[in-house]
Amino acid sequence: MPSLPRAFYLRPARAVARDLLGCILVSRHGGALAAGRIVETEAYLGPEDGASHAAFRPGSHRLFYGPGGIAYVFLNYGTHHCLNAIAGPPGTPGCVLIRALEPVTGQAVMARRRGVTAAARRLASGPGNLTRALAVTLRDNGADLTRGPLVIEPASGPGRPRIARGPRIGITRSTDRPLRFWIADSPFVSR
DNA sequence: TAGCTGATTGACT
DNA sequence: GTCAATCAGCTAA
Repeated sequence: MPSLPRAFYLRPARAVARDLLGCILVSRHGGALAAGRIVETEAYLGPEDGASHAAFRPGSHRLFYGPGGIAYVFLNYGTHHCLNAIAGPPGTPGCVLIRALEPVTGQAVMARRRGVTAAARRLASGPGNLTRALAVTLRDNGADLTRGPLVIEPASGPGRPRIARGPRIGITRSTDRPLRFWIADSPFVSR
């Protein structure tokens, strides 16, 4: 299965966030294969978007303004990593936060990394859980998502999923913008 | 150098 | 529903 082409990411973050739903995120970290279907995303824009790290995390500017298809990983609240895909052509800031996954392959590995025997539906439901299940760390910051140990593959299966849209959650600014997308009938979205 | 903030989670009342 | 854990990178001094 080929990964999504660079061109996929060279579009507005809003469009990338929506089209990423249903795609498969694949991690080969540690020699183990772990993959899941993306069921929840959020779009973050440039400085005009008050919630975007492009506006108040200058250390990340280089990535935000670079070409799409690059991973942006950061640590927040000291304990949790968050995985983003940079979107838009060079010079255009924007990224997509991947919030939740439906485990497809390697559930045993994910469960072991999570330290739980829990049901699959909780393995990657939430940005922090997702990165832990796939062993994504700050080392992946700046990694190429079109080739490497961490890639995203096109959606498989019949038709397009039913997509819901609403305000983003867990943030303290610009909470009124409808930039959060998720698969409407999926039980794997975060709370 | 000290202090602050945050796109979260899980445990507890 | 509330609340602490915990750290990278910025800001102020």
